Amino acid sequence: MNRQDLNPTAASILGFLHEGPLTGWDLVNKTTTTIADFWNVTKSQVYGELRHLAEQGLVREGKTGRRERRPYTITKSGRAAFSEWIAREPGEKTMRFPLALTMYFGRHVEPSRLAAFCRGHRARHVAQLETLQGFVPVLQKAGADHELAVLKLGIGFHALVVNWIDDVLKKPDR
Amino acid sequence: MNRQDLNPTAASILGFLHEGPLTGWDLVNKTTTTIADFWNVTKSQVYGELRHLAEQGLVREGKTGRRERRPYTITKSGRAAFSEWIAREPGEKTMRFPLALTMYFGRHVEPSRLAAFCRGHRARHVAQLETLQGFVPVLQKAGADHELAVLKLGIGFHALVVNWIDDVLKKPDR
DNA sequence: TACCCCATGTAATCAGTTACATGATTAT
DNA sequence: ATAATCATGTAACTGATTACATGGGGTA
Repeated sequence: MNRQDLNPTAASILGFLHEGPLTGWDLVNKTTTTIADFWNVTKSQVYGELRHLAEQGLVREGKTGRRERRPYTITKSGRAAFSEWIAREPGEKTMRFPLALTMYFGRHVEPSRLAAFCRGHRARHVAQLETLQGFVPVLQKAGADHELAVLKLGIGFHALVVNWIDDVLKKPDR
Repeated sequence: MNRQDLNPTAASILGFLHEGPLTGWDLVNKTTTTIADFWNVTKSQVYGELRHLAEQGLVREGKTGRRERRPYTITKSGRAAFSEWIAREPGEKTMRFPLALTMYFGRHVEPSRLAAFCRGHRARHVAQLETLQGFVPVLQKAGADHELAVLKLGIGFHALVVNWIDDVLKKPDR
């Protein structure tokens, strides 16, 4: 199988499977509770990729447990493919931030409405900020340096947005 | 036409056309020099959307100028559709940042290689930071408050990443 | 006259979202 | 019993990238 065609989503699945067998459901949860700020997946994608990875022999489907749980285990060639993938230069970021778009064209929106959008977003970013901050001591105690680094970037991002919104809301037009 | 189906990419095109007629080429350039950090488009998308918007009567195709330039003008119903779109709650951000993924699984990469990836990214973020900073006085003089706000968010983002990388690189493993 | 940048567009493919459809287990 | 949550999966669609293909106009 050609390792070149490992896409980042497949790679993230293989990465998580290094810690032990996981089901599609587990993988979605793992992703949303760890790297969701920088990489998001849907269950459709995950189940599809798992099937695909199994066909390529990079993962092996385990026995169905309770509640139809179908755990997947990474194989030796899965580890090899992952090693190759992660040694390659990571690509550039792409971000889609609709609030920034709305802000850019903000002169076409009622100021009070724009401010309301900002406050709504602010609340969600504050909530995420607090959630992430709760994990800092956990990862510190675990000595999970790399995960901690990513966590800190997430915290930094949410803090940036919160401060930015506060700044925007300071302006005379509410 | 149903305004509900205005997607953010189409909306951004209509937004830019408020300033005057622009070609597909112009629109791609406008996007990449203003909101690229928070919204990216490809020319395929832009030319496709322009055709689509023209079919819906939201833009009007102008006469071909030199070099096959085909400028598009926003119509009255285009303005109306844009107004409706921008008054709607903006959706949540999605970010895909492969460097964060590589960092998260960083224990599987040679530390010196990971550091090299970081340095490469750092250089590009510094460059973008400097470019954006150059626009601050321009937008300030123009009194373009909303555009300036987005610019500042971009500056904040690149600064965040640069500082984050510096922090990561401080660790003993290069 | 040759090269580079401007400029438009299509085709093929890949990635990602949403809606639909189903069923098991646990907690109340 | 019943509701909530766990769990898997498919189908249809929409969005986005990449490669291909073409040609005009300016400048060295």
